[in-house]
Amino acid sequence: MNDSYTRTQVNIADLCKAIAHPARVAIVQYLLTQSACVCGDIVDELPLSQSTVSQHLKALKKVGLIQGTVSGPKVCYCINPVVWDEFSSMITPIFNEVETKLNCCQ
Amino acid sequence: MNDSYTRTQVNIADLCKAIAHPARVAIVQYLLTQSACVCGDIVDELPLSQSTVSQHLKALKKVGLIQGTVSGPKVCYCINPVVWDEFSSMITPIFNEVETKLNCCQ
DNA sequence: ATTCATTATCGTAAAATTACGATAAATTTA
DNA sequence: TAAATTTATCGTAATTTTACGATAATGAAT
Repeated sequence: MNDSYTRTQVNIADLCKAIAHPARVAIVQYLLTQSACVCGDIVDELPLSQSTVSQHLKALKKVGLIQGTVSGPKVCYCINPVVWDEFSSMITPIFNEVETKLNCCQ
Repeated sequence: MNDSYTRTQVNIADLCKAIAHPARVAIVQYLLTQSACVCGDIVDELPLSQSTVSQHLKALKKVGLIQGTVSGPKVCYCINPVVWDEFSSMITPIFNEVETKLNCCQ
């Protein structure tokens, strides 16, 4: 059907789009500071309403970068290392390739 | 002024947003295959109109990931390794941090 | 059984993104 | 000088994103 772009191109774009908002970067960074799976108080960390934070969490969850587990009335969000590793292995080759490039336009 | 997010959070978000479209990923990958600074024919590589490609190039140039140099009636676009390196040094610590994490929600 | 706390979803408005054709601007070529 | 080539910008429409308050849904505690 949609063979305009490669699967990798679409995957990279989707993952980058998921991180393409300061609030979602902040969420990821916050989750990385938590040794246990403390969640919910993400709302207190951000200058946004509860419903907006919920939307951002949904965007991160949609691509799998984070994971949500219901525990009672609360939901525990955490980083999903598997998808981050996939992301890393798609973007790192680009970083490496770029390093071999000279800045050809002076 | 805007102290809601750190400069790093905003920078990461802006850079990711610039890559958050399959066409722009394709442009970057195409530029990486060119040893010389061949440009312009990027339009032929993509299933998009000339004006749309120009818009995508503008988005990448805006954050500095690529660079455009006028040479006659043509414009030469190329990767800017400096900004890519900055991007790498902001996102790599996150990859590294993630690797130390277990998938706490089973 | 009610109330409280937590989170997702709905409805909605404003802003941004994406795409195109048409056109302008700049330079080369004839 | 005139015509052709290349690229950016303008105008515009459709879609998506972002944000909020209100509300629903779930489970805990009283």
